Amino acid sequence: MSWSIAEVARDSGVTARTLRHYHAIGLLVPERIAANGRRYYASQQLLRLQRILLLRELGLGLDAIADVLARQDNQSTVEVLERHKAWLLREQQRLGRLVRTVESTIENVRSGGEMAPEKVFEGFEHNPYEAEARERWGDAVVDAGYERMRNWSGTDAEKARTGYGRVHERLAVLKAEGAEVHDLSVQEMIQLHYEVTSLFWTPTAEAYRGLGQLYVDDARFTEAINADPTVATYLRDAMNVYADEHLSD
Amino acid sequence: MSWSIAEVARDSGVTARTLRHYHAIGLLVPERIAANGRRYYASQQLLRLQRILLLRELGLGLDAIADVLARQDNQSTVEVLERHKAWLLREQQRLGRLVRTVESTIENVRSGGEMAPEKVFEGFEHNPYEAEARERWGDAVVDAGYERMRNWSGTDAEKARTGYGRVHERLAVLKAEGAEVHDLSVQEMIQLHYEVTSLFWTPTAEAYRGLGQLYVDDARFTEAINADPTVATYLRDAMNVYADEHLSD
DNA sequence: ACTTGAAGCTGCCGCAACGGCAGCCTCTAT
DNA sequence: ATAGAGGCTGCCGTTGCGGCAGCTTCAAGT
Repeated sequence: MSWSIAEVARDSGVTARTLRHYHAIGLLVPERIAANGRRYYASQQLLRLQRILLLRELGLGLDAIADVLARQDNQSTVEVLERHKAWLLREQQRLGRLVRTVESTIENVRSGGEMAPEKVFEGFEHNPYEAEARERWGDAVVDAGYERMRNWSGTDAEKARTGYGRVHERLAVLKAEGAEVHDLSVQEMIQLHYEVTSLFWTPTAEAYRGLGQLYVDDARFTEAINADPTVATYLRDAMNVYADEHLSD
Repeated sequence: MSWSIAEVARDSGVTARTLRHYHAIGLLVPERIAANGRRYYASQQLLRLQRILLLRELGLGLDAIADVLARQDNQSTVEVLERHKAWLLREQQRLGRLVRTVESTIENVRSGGEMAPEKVFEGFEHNPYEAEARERWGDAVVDAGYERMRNWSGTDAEKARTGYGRVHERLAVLKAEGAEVHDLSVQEMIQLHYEVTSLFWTPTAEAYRGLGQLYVDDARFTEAINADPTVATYLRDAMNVYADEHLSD
């Protein structure tokens, strides 16, 4: 008893195209190929196809399926399935993280996507970066920052308004002049940057590095820094050096 | 101020190849292309690249990214992100289902992958299909089946041992003769099949259809039925007719 | 015997997002 | 003048087929 490709297709639910493909890659070779080139499948092939489709439903790739069907012992089949399961779990977790990131991005766009760049560094409260900050460093840090702002002196407020701007301008010049990120002149500006930041909150070494990366990652920060977006990378690298030298983990 | 492709690559962390690709598909066109064909990017492009990379990290496809960047309003950006989030959640759930299926398949292979085909229909207990059955119809049904087996009479046991075999043989003949699945002669055999099955448990219409599909899906069942695997499809179709006509949902 | 429709066949392109060549060109520095 | 670094344009490969085009073959009806 043997079946034509269309019969097998009807019976198994896959298309004839798929069967030809499986033949082409050697996954399911017909029992017999007639002189006119037509494929004929016997019951053996149908059973193999059934196993292929089972494994395919589990999400295995065709080469992994070929692997399982090649070695007949159950032990290695279980191993392949275990590996596959582990992969599925990792993927699932990754998607979960993506969902959370997308959610926080939606929040971000909703609340502050429209904000003008020049307003970026005007403080934390009702600021679109609040969500970002809470996401990155937790509620306690942000709330502590608010508390601190309430106790600012006049010079503190002045420093907060103009401090970052001065840092960015000087850094752009220093970078243009070819200064390395670990040069003293650069690190002095980072020192100022750190002091201004400390008006809001006291970053750990890790958080400070995270802030530097945020400048690079987030277009709104980068735009606010300067006409030259590569200054963000430069700033981040310099902040990393500063964290290495002055902050403890 | 403009940057060469290598500078942009270093600064952004993507490869030059990727930047050329983005140019090729029109996602990120350099500000200027020199007479010698070299690409030069300005700050505007760097900012756009940054947004591209943010969206890419969220798992969006490049065309979706282009879409978001094209329409500048926040409303439609949020819509795209919401759709993307919904997709991520669906994918995550799908992977979760796959994990469970793989787990039950592993169980199945571990416990019964070696079983000889002729032993397939010898009852449920310590049978590799037990896991399958519990997966499909729940513990209550399987446990009730065991209870029922304990009360079998001698003729019941005989019927259980030989009943399925007779059904399969007759069906193969009827199929070869060209009988339709709704023909009386076929449905009489399905009636017997249903009676034998009822020795173990009383399937609802849905469960009976599920059992039919299982014959088609699982190679071990198909092998056990007959040398001709298409009989499984035939049996399933006939069982569906029987369920339609005699069983209520 | 002839025609026609259904089914089969073999390529080849396309998808997503690039990686990795090959082969050639160009710039800068010594 | 030469060398090395960086740039360029194709083109193939990845995964699992779908969807053609263009040709052949088969079974059935007239």
